[in-house]
Formats: sequence, C-alpha cells, structure tokens
Amino acid sequence: MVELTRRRAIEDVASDLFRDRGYAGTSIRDIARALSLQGASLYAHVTSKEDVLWAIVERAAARFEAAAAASEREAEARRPGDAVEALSALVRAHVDVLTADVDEASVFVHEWRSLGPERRATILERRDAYQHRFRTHIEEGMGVGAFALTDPSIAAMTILSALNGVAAWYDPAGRLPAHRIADHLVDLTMRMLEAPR
Amino acid sequence: MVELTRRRAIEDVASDLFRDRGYAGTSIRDIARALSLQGASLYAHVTSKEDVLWAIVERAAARFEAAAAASEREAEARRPGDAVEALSALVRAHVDVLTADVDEASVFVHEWRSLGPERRATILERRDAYQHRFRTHIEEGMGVGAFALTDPSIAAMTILSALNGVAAWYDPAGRLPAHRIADHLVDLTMRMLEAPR
DNA sequence: CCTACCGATCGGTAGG
DNA sequence: CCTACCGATCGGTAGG
Repeated sequence: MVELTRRRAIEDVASDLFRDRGYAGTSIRDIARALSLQGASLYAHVTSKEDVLWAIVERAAARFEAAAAASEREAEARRPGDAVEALSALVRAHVDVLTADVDEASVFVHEWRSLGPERRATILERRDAYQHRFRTHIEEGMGVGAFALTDPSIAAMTILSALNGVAAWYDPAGRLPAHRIADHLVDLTMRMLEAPR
Repeated sequence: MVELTRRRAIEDVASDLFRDRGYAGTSIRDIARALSLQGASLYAHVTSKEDVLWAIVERAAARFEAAAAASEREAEARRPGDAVEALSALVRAHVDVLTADVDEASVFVHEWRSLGPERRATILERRDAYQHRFRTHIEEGMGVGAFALTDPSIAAMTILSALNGVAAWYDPAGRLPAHRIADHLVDLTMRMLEAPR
C-alpha cells in the first residue's frame, strides 16, 4: 500500500502494532522503529501517542457509520420498509468495512478503552448509536412477524459480537475472499432471527 | 467474596484490572495499590507479573475445558448421539463459565496474547482443541441433517464469538440473571444452525 | 510485608 | 528528521 502522507503511514503501522500488542503494549519507539525512524522524530508528525490512537479509532468509526447509512439508503430504495432487507444490508456493510482494513477495525473494536475520558465517552455514544441501528431493524422485523425473538437488545449485541469476531480470524490471503465471508455472516445472522416460514 | 489465600486475592484484583486496562496497561503497583500494599511487597507472593496473568488464564482455560467435558458427558447420557443436544449443552456450559467469573473469562479471551511465546503457544493449542469440540458437534449435526450449513468452521468461530461477546455486556447486577442469558444464547445459536423442520 | 534501590524504558521536549 | 536529554514510571531485587 502506497501512503499518501507520512502521517497516514504512521497510523497504518500503529494500527498493526496496536492490534496485536494493544495500545499500552506498544511504545512510540516501536512505531518509529517500524518506519526506520528515531522515536523522537515521530513528534514532528503527531502531537501525542493518544492522538494516533484517536485518529485510527475516529476514522474507523466514521467508516462504519458511513457504510451503515449508505446500506440503509440502498435497502430502502430496493425494498422500502423491508426490515429483513435492511438488516441484511447492514450486516454486509459491517463485514465489508471490517475486512477492508482489519487492523483499523480491530483497534476500533478493542482499543477505544485506552482513550482519555472525553474521547472514550464520545466513542461510546457513537457505538451506542451504531448498535441502535441494528436493534431498530430487529424490532421492525419483529413487528411484522419476520423475526421471531423475545429480546431484540440481546439479539443486536449477539449479532455485533459475531460480526466483530470476524476480525479475529479473517485473513486477506486466506481460503475465503471477504465477500464470501460476508455472505456466510449474512446467512447465519438472518437465520438466527427469522421466524420459520 | 472472601479470599482463601493472599495469592488468590492478588489474582482476583489483577483479573479486574487486566480486564479493563489490559495486561500491559496495568502495573504491579496498580495491583498492589488495590490491595493496600507496596508494589514490591507483591513479590513476596508472586514471582513475576506474567505469572499472575498465566495463573488467571490457566485457571480459566481449565474451567472452560472441565465444563465442556462435563456437558458432553451429560448430553450423551440424556440423548446418546444427539448432536443438537450436545451442542446446546456445550453452548450453555460456555455461557455458565463465562458469567460465573466475567473478569477471569475476559482476561482469558483477550489477554493471552501478552503471555510469553511458550505459554501463548500452549494456550493457543488448548483454544484450538476447545473450538474443535464445537466444530465436531456441528459436523455431526450436518451429517444427520439436523443442521443446514455449508461451512462448519465459520459456524463454530461465529458461535464462539457470539458467546464470548457476552463478557462485554453481562452485568451480574443487571436485569437478566446468568441462566436466562444462557437460555437466549442457546436459542439464538441453535436457530442459526438448525435446518427448518 | 516494608524501605531502599536498580537499570531500563516510557512519553515527550529543546534545539537544530 | 536527528541528537541529546528530561522526569516519571516500569518490573524486579536486596536485605531486613
């Protein structure tokens, strides 16, 4: 991958390191070393270690949100008011974003706890709003009898856990391309919810 | 909770801290402070920080394994050769262990990466063997037509991700008792797999 | 279990 | 982007 800016290269390397050592387990010098720089030289490009984490988490959040909004618009255009269609599209969008940059997505999923109090609170709100999209479509589907469930909240959290789990085993060079994995996850999660016809 | 030994108290406090700050983000002095001790005093009870992590991870692994083995024996006694029964019991056993000590289970699920190379390899093998139990029952169920699936490996990983996700939101003081949450997860995961009858 | 201390490493700054 | 450096904190040891 060719980086357009030095700043972006730093964030990409940091995503990789944060993913498998965690934020606290990764030092500024680790990041610098991966870029063949001296530790102190990083500060010519970033103002703090936490700013690097924030940039990664914020971009990931924005990507998930944008993909979710687009998927909802498209589902509504295809089949207006169809909760099954909307949720399927949302699931696929989530897996697509996740597999497009697994390092970044993993950091978003696991390392937001290392942010300072205000940023952590901001991300928590955005995560809640994101999860709310899933729960809303589940409740709509329940309302029209498409989904047979007793607890839409648990269903939403369980689906998101299942989807985020993909980040732990997805391998871009593995036997299954990302879109086939998305197919499987759409199938599995929809079967989990749908009432037998 | 009354601790039988000082060592165990250290591990319980460490589980709590490791869970929400991570292993690297928790210092020996953090653990000591939570026990009203001086940092150096911890070394009267443990030989290294990693030993504390290992003790937690190892005990959690042993608990998941013992509960899984017991659930398989009991399922076999109730309904010999019934894959649906066996997998349901396995799912319930997993959620039971997880909710019985969420801190310990969370550390097991997320912090094994911080172990040294040999211990990490050992735990990875045990995790693989554990996941294999799930996949085996899924394949058995596919063989007799009880489960309608195309990829048992993805199904096993997706189920385990969904179950482990409970650790992120389960609250012992929350609206749902652990056994009701286990009911929901058994229901959701089985519906994900079962062929329509 | 404490005090006193060790060398190493941490995030970050100054000045070029 | 580098060298030189800062104070703070890290995991851990010595000796009691």
